[in-house]
Parts: sequence; C-alpha cells; structure tokens
Amino acid sequence: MILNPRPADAAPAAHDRVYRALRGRIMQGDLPPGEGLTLRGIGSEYEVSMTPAREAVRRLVAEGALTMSSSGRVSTPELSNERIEELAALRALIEVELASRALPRAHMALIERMQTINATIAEAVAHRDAASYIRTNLEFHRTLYLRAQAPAMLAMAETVWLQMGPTMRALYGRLRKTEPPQFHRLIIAALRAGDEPGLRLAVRSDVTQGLRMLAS
Amino acid sequence: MILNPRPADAAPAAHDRVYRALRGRIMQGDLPPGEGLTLRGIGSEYEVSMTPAREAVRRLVAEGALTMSSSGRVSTPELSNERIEELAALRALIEVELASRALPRAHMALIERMQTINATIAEAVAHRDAASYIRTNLEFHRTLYLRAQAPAMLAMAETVWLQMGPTMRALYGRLRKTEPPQFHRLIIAALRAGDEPGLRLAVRSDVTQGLRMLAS
DNA sequence: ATGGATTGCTTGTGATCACAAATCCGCTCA
DNA sequence: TGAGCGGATTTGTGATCACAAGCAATCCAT
Repeated sequence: MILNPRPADAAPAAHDRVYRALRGRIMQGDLPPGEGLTLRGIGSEYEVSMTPAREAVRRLVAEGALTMSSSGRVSTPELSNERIEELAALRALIEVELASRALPRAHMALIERMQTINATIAEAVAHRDAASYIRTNLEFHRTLYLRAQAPAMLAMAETVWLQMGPTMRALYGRLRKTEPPQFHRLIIAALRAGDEPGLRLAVRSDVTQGLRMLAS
Repeated sequence: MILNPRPADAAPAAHDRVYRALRGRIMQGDLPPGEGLTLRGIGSEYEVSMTPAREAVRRLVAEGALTMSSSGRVSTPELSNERIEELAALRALIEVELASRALPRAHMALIERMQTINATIAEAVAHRDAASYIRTNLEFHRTLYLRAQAPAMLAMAETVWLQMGPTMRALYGRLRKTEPPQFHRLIIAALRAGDEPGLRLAVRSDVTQGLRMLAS
C-alpha cells in the first residue's frame, strides 16, 4: 500500500493558480464588462509564461466566464439583456432545486451560519462595497447549496454566477440606494419552518430580484 | 468599410478542430467510460503537436466531458449513480424549460422535421445501432430546443449531454430489447395540440426514462 | 484638412525542448 | 507464490521561439 500518494500540499500547477485567481476576480466583479485581456499581460502579472496563461484563459472561456473574438482576443463578456434574462432563469431553475434538496439536511448550525453571513452582507450594503456584497452574497447561497450534496448542480450554478460576474458589478456599482437583502430573511425563515414551497418561492424571488435593476 | 473581414471559410484553428472531433466522439458515445487519453496520442491521431491537443483536452475537462486525475492524466468519466441522477435531474429542469419556451414558436415544418428524425431513431433501434441512436436522439431534442431562442440554456443542456456521453453508450450498449422511443410521440402530440403541461410532462418523462436502466 | 493606404508593433497560434513526476514493467527476496 | 522494489519509459508541464494575422497610428495624396 502506498503511504502518501497525495500531492495535497504540493505546489499547485501554475495554470491552476492563474485560473483560480482570474476566476475569483471575475466572479466577484473585479473586472468590468468588456475588459480586454492579453496572454502576455496575464503571464507577466502572475509571473508565468504564456503557456499557463493560455490554459487558464481557455478554461475560463470554456466556462463562459470570458468571451473570445474570432481572432482569439479575449475579454470579459458584455451580456445582452436577453442573455441576462436567460442566465437569471437558469439560476432560478437550478438554485431552487438545490435549495429544495438542501432543506431536509439544513440543521440549526447551518442556519445560524447563514444568518452570520447575512449580517456581513448588510454591512457591505451599508458601506456601498459592491465587491464585498457580491462575494458575500454568493457565499450565502453556496453555504446553503453545499448541503444539497449535489456537486454537479452546484458546479452548474457556479458557472452561471461566473458568467454574470462582470455584469453584476456593473449593475450593483451603479446602484445608489440599496436595501439590505430582504429575500434572504425569507429564505432563512422558510428553512427554520421546514417550509419547502416557501423556500422555493423565496429563492426564486431572490435570484430574480436583480433583473428589476435592468429596467432602471 | 472592410469588404471581407470574415474568416468564415478560413482554416479553423487546429485546437478547435481537435476539440470538435473529440467532443463529437464523446457526446455520441464513441468512447467507453474510463478510457484513458494522452496528449501525445491525440496529437499524433490528429497530426498536430501537443499544444493544440492540450488545449482541446483542457476545454473538454472544463466542460466536464473528460476528467483529470491529480497527476494530470485525462480519461472519460466513470459516473457514479448519484451523479447520473443529478445529471438527469438537470436535464429535466433545463430541457423542460427549453421545450416550454420553444412551444409557442413550434410551427408545422418543425414538427414534421422532428417526426422524420424520430423515424430515423426507430431505424437505429431496430438495427441495434447504439451510436446512431444516441446521435439522432440528441438531434431530435436539439431541433426542438433551437426554437426556444435561448442559447445559454441550450449550451447548458449540451454540456450535460456531453458529460453523460460515455455512460449513455455503456447503458444503451448493454441493452438487449429496446423499444422505440414512446415519449417522443407524446412530445410531438403535445406540440401539435399546443398543450404546455403535457409537453413538460412528456419531456420530463423522456429525459428521466434512461434512469430506469440503472436499476437493471 | 481629410480620407485611405501602409508600416510597425502587438497578439494569438503552434511546434519543440527540457524537466520532473508518475506509471509500468520485470526482478528479487522472503 | 506473492509482495515489495528497482529502473526504464511514458506523460504532463512550462518556457521559448518562429510565424502570420490583427490592429493602430502614421504618412501621403488629393
């Protein structure tokens, strides 16, 4: 029997490090829509050659986090209103299902953790910190969905988040008077009550909420 | 004004050609689950160097069509029953929505085209041709979903198909007595009648049908 | 002064190479 | 007979280079 087959603490591959860094920045809205990226630029920024930069970018393009022109230039996506509506509908479909599957396994410790995260969100809103808001909001949802024990669905949901990242920043950034997340309280209340229809409605409302900002 | 800015008929990039070829083979079940692939092997098979082969493989891994071990070895995925259930549930969620959105735009020519495809499926079943069955079955669904005018959703659905490709082959391959697709007739009938609830049920049934083969 | 061609720089693509790690094979020894 | 071990080979990773296409700023002609 092999004693130590795990490269767990080994240095992660360069392309993976670059991928994770870029992915994090995109998902939490660090990059505005339409931002152009170059392989050599990414390479020098993370002190690697073009090869790992290319692989990280390719992976993000495959996930829809970046778009690639016919000539190979990559940039953050500028989503049309129709595409935003589609992505919101996908979020509603997948996340309602995830929440529903998580409900039977949601015990008190989880609900309290979500309440803590929700308090952090309220802080971010008060400080007009868009990046912190987006990041903590995603953490709120992910905390719940992890309990669904459905990794493929969660991966799909994260892919959708990733695609909306730059646009979310643009939306929340231009927003002046933001109210604390009202639907998060409904989600927590439904979890407490074990109310599945109420939970589905609350999640759907929370996810679809951002759409109304498009009309502004 | 530039007269001819399109590289439409230009030679597609090598990595893209390799990607499409591999993707097609995976989606229609040419490769069994657990099949190992090597970059140099792919490169020599398609007469390219390792670089395009690596990019094609990376892209497929990002889409879940291939799995990558911690040491970087790639192979077609061997799905657990839990994962298959998840993917089937995702298909049900997304494809029911796609069908629902396509329904108002489904005119007679489309329905007739689907009926033609369905006849081809029956032939494939009669000849025990698993690859042809899978390919034509996907064409049946894609023909309908294209009418939904929802490219992001369709891309998600195709990603799920891709992940199930090798497993589908294993499932249909071991199947002896196959009946022609019963639910496809229900789908067509619901389209004709403009019956949205019936369409949703028929699509959900058709998508979930394959799950029963797991119990065998 | 303005429109259009052209030159030079930037950028992505693909090939090749060096290297380290993992895998696989046969061998040895208990 | 079988488990552990050794080296040879295979394999992925990352860097570098040559090349062609793209893009932009410039320059010239009208």
